[in-house]
Amino acid sequence: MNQLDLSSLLSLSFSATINELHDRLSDLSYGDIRPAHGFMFKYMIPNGATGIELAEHLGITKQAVSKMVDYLEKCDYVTRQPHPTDKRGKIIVLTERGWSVVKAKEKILTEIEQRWIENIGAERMQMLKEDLTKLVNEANEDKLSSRLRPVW
Amino acid sequence: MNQLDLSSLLSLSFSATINELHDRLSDLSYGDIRPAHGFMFKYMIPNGATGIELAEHLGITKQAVSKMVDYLEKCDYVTRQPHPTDKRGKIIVLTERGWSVVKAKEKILTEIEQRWIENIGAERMQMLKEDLTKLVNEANEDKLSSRLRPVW
DNA sequence: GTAATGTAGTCAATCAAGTTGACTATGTTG
DNA sequence: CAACATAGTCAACTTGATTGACTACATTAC
Repeated sequence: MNQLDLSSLLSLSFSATINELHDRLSDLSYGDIRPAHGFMFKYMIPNGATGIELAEHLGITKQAVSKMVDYLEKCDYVTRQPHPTDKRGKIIVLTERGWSVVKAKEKILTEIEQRWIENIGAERMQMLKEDLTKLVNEANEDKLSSRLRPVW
Repeated sequence: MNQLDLSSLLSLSFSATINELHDRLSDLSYGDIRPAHGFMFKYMIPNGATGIELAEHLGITKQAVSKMVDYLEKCDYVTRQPHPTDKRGKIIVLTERGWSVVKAKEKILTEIEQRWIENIGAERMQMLKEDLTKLVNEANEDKLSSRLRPVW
């Protein structure tokens, strides 16, 4: 596990984080949540979002979003409400259960980050986040953004 | 694009890297390569690997590997050869074209890393890689490894 | 104000990449 | 050599995405 290149390091550290997060969400009875859902939830805070907004945000088609929402509605994480001004549209909002999984996610990620801080130190963690932020921002400028599709 | 949490930063910086890599590989007529293929190639260097080895390495079933190899063989990146000692087995090795895409990948990743170094400085890049390595190693110990499934 | 065009969402069919289960041929062990 | 184990493939299925067609409503141009 030595001498990995940068992209492998990013890939592995990301997978490690996501794996731990979802293992622990499963233990809290949120086993029906998958990685892509988290980023969707985040975009729905605090006032919900339309399907098209979510599709653009996630970089997938509106049809795929519609299916995800079907699933999440069935599992009681979100609900579709009529759009206040546009009778064609709907806004998708978090339910109680949706909010609770978001809270749980934040708590777990904070704990993971805390463990990393114990490992590398708070200053290094600060630098790491700064540097990654710079790189992400640079990439966004280059590419006119929109191609970067995150999970959680 | 401010104040992202650590997992989002890792996700986005990883996607940015992979997207750029694959865009540029497409420009070089390697558009038929997808992210998972790269890590497979890396494991086949220098002497090839059996399907089962690749499956364990990638964390997918041997059947899935077999399909990937069908595809990559059709596209002329790899070829199946008889196993020297086990008549049941085959070893999968890179073709000329396979080697050339691996070389191209390394060149592009080096350039991307170089651009990052110009952005954040060589020392910070060194620290970043060290810190990510620590975190990946720690995660591997915790989890008895094997769940971390990389791409490229 | 209505006709033409555009937009939000859903339905259906398809595709890609993975899964499980069954099978053949070969290898290993008692 | 009989019994079991292993490498690889074939087939059927699942999942999460896609494209294309459609309905209902909104916006714009005349």
